[in-house]
Amino acid sequence: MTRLTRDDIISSAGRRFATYGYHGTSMRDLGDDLGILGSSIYAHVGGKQELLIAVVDRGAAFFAESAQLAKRDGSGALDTLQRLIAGHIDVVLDHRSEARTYLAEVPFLDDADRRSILDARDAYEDVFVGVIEEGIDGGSIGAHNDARLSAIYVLSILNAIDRWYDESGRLTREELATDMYTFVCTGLCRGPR
Amino acid sequence: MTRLTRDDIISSAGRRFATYGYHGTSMRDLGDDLGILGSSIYAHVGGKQELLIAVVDRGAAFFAESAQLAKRDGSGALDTLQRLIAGHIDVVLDHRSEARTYLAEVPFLDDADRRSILDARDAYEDVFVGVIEEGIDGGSIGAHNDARLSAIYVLSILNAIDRWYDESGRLTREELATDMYTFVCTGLCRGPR
DNA sequence: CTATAACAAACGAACGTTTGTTTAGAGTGA
DNA sequence: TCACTCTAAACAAACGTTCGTTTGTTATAG
Repeated sequence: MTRLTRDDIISSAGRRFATYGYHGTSMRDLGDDLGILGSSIYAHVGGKQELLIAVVDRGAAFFAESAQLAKRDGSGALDTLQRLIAGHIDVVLDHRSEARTYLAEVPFLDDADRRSILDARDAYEDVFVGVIEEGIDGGSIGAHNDARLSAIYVLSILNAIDRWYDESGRLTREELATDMYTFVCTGLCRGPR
Repeated sequence: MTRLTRDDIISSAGRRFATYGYHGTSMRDLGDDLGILGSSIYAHVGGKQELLIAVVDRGAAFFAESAQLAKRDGSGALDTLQRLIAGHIDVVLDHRSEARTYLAEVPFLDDADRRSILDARDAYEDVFVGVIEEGIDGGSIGAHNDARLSAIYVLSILNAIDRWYDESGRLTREELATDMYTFVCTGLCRGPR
């Protein structure tokens, strides 16, 4: 019988929250997953809300890290955008529980915590906006686009992935990233590239 | 003090579910909103789950109706697609509670009810897929596109609207529909039309 | 018209269960 | 010994739901 760490509990909670939602999960459910009593969780964590914050914070950190990487390594607006898309897909699929909880359960935080998460989300969105503005200025992106709206569209597509994508299906993660990037760049009506 | 009807209760429940989620809503909450006791709701409805089904069914019906309208009135693939987009926006904004609950709370239905709702959702998605295939065959949409994936992308953008769009903001609903249609058709990289 | 029966809507109290959380104590490794 | 992890039992509050009863309206028969 190995003892449990705080991280074990946060991971397990993330999985539950992602599947059943925050309100659909009880401390006893979490305990069952871990093989301990629900009350034993209080040896590691202050309470249920604190668990949600921890999971959501993890999710936010993954996205922030991915954005920094794309900005650092990208050469030019479109290349950075492509990296942002691929990185976002990686986060959603590699850290599905945290990402899903981060995307879905923020409304159930109280004001202060929600504010800080929404700020993080805005900062992440701003990276997309910045790259698109850069592309418009440089001519690689059409000037008719509204950078803010376009960023929202791209993020909408990205955030929806975990609701339908099946990693064991016909489409690899790389193919998905390529297809999405093509769609975002050229839309439906014309040929690729 | 006017008496309440079953429809009043479903509408009110929809609003609560949309804001606090199914599990975040108690029968007493619903009663408070309506100015009656939680227990009094059982004079109108069999139980809490039945309320959720009623709300979600309404949402599904709105989307199905919108799709039928677009198919009937649309002339050509791109025109139909434009109508589908505008119609979806109208449903999301005119019936925000039902739409949001329909999109978010389906996992909390039990198997039979969830199955029927997912079928409805698939049928709605198929309308988008069909229109895109029609456009590919007719040449108005590039043959490089995967119809199913493209439909998912478009629906992802549409379904996210209610999470960010503010009707009292700078952007009218019609401008949003136009901008979205342009983005979907031409993407970021080229000029409009 | 009026008396009465029927009805739906709402109340208020209680049910059994589950919730998040607290407390006291036992077991264990450093 | 000490800190940490977990059990076991208990707590008050909130949960969905049921119950018998009261209320106001509507329909009907005299």
